Amino acid sequence: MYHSKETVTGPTAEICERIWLSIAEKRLRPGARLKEEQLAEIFEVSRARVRQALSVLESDGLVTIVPNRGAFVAEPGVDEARDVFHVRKQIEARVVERLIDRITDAQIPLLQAHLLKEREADQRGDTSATIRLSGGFHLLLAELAGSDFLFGILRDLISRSSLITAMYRSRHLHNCGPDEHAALIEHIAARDTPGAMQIMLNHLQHVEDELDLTAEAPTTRDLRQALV
Amino acid sequence: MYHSKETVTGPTAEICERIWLSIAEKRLRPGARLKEEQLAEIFEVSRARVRQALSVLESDGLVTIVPNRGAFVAEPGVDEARDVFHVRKQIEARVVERLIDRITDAQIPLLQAHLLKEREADQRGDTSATIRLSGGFHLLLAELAGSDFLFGILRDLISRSSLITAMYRSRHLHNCGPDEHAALIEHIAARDTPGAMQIMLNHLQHVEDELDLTAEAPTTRDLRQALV
DNA sequence: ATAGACAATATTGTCTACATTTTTGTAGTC
DNA sequence: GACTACAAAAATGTAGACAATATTGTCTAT
Repeated sequence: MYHSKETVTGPTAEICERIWLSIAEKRLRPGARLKEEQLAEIFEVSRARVRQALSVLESDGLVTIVPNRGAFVAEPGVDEARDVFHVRKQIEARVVERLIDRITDAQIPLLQAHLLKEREADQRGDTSATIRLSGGFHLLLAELAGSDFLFGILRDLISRSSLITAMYRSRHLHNCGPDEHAALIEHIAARDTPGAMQIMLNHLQHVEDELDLTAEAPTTRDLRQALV
Repeated sequence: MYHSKETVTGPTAEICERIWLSIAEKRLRPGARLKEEQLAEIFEVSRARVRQALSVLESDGLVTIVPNRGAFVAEPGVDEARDVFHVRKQIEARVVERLIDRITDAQIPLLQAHLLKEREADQRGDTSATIRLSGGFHLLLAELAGSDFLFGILRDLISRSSLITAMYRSRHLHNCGPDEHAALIEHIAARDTPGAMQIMLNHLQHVEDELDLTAEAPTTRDLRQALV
């Protein structure tokens, strides 16, 4: 469910995409070192392009860059995870609020069409597409809410949520079930703002509850902090 | 009032700073072209570094980069300006709410100390410092609210607000008067959440009201849109 | 005289080679 | 035997050169 800025385009976006996929599929573990030359060889591109991609991924919170040390897969701690979900609830509540103020009846089918895609991907067992489309639903809400800024914030939040989900999910990824999305659409169509907001908050809480945030922080890079 | 990410450091940050100052002081008008080689010569750095800086400024919404065309000082339209202030009200309301939940009595003096700096800069007529410190006050609130993510959002919002203020302010920049900050601190210290939130909303509304957002959109770069 | 094609110029995009910094390995000395 | 200092290796940071692209100017044919 990686959604890069539309301004990021071409080969750079593809590299971001592939690194993100590796993270989402847990082939790259949090804290893993990302050597530039190694990546350049793997993707058969120049090191300069790898640096660009890493810079983009850093601004999305997916990798951490330490000057003169290199890039690492980000390791969002439990605190950061809770922070992201806390802010997400606040932001998405505002999105729903604003969306219901602005959405026209003619736009409702857009939501239903997206939901259909989610269901199809879910039924044919395409996990990757399911994850992507689940995030896309939330982004579609933000887009229809008509605030470019809220949209940008949510894009960032969803990127980070995805990494957090990949890191902390306890077992089966029942994440972002389409059923809750369907209920949300109904309340939006009925212009039921309090109801829709409550469903959204419950929905996000469910996603958060499926995470194992009681686990100790992942192995940190800072040995000093880890060993003292 | 430019506040770059702490991850942006060294010479790159300095270039961002200088470009931002030129924009804030209206030496660079919205839509102005920023040629890379020209900037490299002016700042006596390599073009690669200029590109880095422009990339950072783009992510802060201060410049627009068009592929194969170059970089331009951003031209936030009236709609975007209203969007930024709308979201800012939402975000800063949440910041105040959360801040009062978390702030300790020992931290109140931090706010007062910052306010003192604002007053000093204001009294000695240091406009540049006044603008910077006004934004810094809002960022300090976000920092003490204890959410890194909210802090990052607000940093971005304030950057854009600054450009918008520079573009649309009607006459005298009575922007972000320290008096309203002082009243806010009092209500925070008294743990008066509704009162503090109301002051914050009024405060932001005052800033917005001083802008001339009735003016037609600034001269656009897109001639087709401008001349048809 | 004007429209279209072509050439020249200017600017951005990309890559490769070099410099700097960090890390790792080794030898020397107390 | 262990600690320090130094040196070699590896990775990142930087800059300059080259290629691709867009724009502007000019010439020719109708």
